[in-house]
Amino acid sequence: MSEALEPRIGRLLSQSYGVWQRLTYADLADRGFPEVRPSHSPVFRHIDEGGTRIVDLAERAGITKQSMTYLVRQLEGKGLAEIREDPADGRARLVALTGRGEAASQALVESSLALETRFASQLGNAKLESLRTVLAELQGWNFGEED
Amino acid sequence: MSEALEPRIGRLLSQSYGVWQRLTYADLADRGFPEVRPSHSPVFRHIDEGGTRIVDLAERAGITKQSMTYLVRQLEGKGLAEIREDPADGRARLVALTGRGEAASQALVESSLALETRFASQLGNAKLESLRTVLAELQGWNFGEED
DNA sequence: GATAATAGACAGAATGTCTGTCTAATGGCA
DNA sequence: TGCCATTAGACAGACATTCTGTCTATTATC
Repeated sequence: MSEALEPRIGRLLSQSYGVWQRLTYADLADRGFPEVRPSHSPVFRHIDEGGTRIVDLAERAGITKQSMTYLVRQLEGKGLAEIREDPADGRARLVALTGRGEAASQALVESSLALETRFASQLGNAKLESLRTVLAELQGWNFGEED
Repeated sequence: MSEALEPRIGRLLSQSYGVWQRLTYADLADRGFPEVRPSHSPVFRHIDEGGTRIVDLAERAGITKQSMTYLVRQLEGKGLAEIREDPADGRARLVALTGRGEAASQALVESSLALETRFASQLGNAKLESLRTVLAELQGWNFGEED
């Protein structure tokens, strides 16, 4: 019979996610963006160069319009994003990153890559890539949710 | 130079964690415990047979006493835990699972194992174990936090 | 026995998510 | 071309899960 191995995958995922997130955002803070929170990451991830409507950001991130509005307004308040009228649709507004927002987005990518590099150098590239592969398969189990 | 591979580990961890948690607690609901929430899991994980003090549960889970009190009171309200006086310390109370609480704890383990089995049967035992191994190493990067 | 430490309660706040309802603007079509 | 369903977003409010700060009762130390 299959031996029940410890620890449980759920616990490992939860804790690893926590560790990774903490390290990532601590590094991002060190790079000069302490005001960026993990919850903002779907905005940075899904926003387009010329600006993106709230409803599109929300759909890409798999959250409600209201939740995305909340996040975008936070970024606006921190000077990382700005909201413009959409010339093509009077109902819509376009969310775009400011210069500092772009810098934060770039820094977030750098923090992520730095962490992956650190992981690879400590545990080996093979383990990093195997993690990426297996998690990507697991991600495919996601039914009906995005981001 | 190192190629920047997609997708980022952080994103994968976040989404995989979400998928795993959703599947786990959906299965637990199917087993008759829809009232158990992911946030309760540290309580089930750390509680002892004869009862455990809030402060100990909190420390093991790496959250504040107040947060643990909140979780324990929820479980109490759902009839899954009960709070007794600690005969050895007039300040303290002992949190213990009720019969139904024990059943929920057991069912949660079963849900977790069922999910791991499903993962293993679809992707292979080797991938499951490699995931466990790599995540366990990642978990070791956790400085100063428990659970 | 006085004093410091500990367990927990209570109050309040912050974050990030949700549902429900509303207005304004758009787009399709009769 | 004008009506109506759809869409984008705003506003209000709720909920879940964490936190900090303060307080009381009890225990432990000296």
